[in-house]
Amino acid sequence: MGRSPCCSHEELRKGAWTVQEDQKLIAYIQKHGTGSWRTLPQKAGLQRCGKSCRLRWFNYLRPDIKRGKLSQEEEQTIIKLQAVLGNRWSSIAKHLPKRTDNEIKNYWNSYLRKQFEKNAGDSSSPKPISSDSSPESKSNDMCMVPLEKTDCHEPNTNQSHQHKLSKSTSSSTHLLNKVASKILASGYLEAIKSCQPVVAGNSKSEGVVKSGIGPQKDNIRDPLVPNLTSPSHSVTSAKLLNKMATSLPHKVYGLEAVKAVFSKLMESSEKGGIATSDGSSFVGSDQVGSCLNALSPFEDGPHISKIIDSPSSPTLMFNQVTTPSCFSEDNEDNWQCVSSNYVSFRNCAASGGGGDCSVSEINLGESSSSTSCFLFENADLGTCDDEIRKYIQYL
DNA sequence: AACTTATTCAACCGCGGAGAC
DNA sequence: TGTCTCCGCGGTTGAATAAGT
Repeated sequence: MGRSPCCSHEELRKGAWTVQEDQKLIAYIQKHGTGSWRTLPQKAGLQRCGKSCRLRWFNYLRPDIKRGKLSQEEEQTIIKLQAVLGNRWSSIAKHLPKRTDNEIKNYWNSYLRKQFEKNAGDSSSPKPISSDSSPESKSNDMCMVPLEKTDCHEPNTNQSHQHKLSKSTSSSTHLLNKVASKILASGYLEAIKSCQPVVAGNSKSEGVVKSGIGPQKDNIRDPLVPNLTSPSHSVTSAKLLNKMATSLPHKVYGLEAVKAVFSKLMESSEKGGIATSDGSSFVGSDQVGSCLNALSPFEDGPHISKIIDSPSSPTLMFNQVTTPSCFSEDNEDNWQCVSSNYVSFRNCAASGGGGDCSVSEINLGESSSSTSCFLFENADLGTCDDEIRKYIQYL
């Protein structure tokens, strides 16, 4: 029944690692890669628990670890992300290339937290999220997207890459489906569908909620299901994905915020959007954009400026985008830099096996006041999760 | 120089989610 | 379906070092 025990607890060394132990571990991982931490110590000739080996490798021995004092930029990133994510050190670490969660955690506990305590009186400073889980933070977790490990944090071995891919595949698909099921269960799929007529600019949404939006509003009522009589209103999963992704970065505010966004989209659709030459339309960039920006947890982070709800390439437009580490040139597994500001997606369709999804391009903009453009085509929630994961992580 | 206190950071511990059986 | 293990995460500890007296 079940698996065999992780490691027998007899004769296992504890405490500080010796140089010899380090060398054994490095040599083994260089030859065989990471994975199967349970059996690794035995194979590597180490009298350590696999857990201890893993920790030693990820926090200390990996070749791609940056040591030394954190820069002011990194410090600001930590402060900002801690305010949004709380003590999710591994998630925060993913935004700081070559830094470990342990290092960030230590830095926070030994230095940054004290700074906060010192500046407690300064109301303009961001406030750290306490580690004790308030009911609010617990409920927010319901919609929290785990930011999984990126290539820039993993040793570059085929084995580990395959391992990671298979794991993240199931988890992100699971996650997205979970969110989708929540929306479905709440009847909000119909609300999403109601965005479809926006493209043609002929929607007639009925019973749209006109209430205020945003997390601070607790008077948001459920948007009523619009009158969808035509089967042509079928929503593509690409659209669904974009709608979900639009809401996910605002997950800290919970499902109510998602509902608010959708209801605002519906409200906007009533007004017809802004027609463009190719037959698509901006979905009320003013209303929706300001709505989404209001929900953004980032004071000066990416804000959504507009949505192009084109049938072939639904698009979210962002401004104030900073290029995240996972889009760096280091990650040539998935990204191909065409220029410093323009990135094309590569091998996207292949990753799903079915070739259903492709993110045709991502434009990271041209300047500091840049816009970023995501183009999803024929997305299938079940098959392109690695790309979705990156996309959501970026958000 | 000796002692005390503060700080840093590697490592341990326990928990929970996900998957294996 | 239930039990068990693996893995990853966040909280905490404690040894080593630095700074202060």
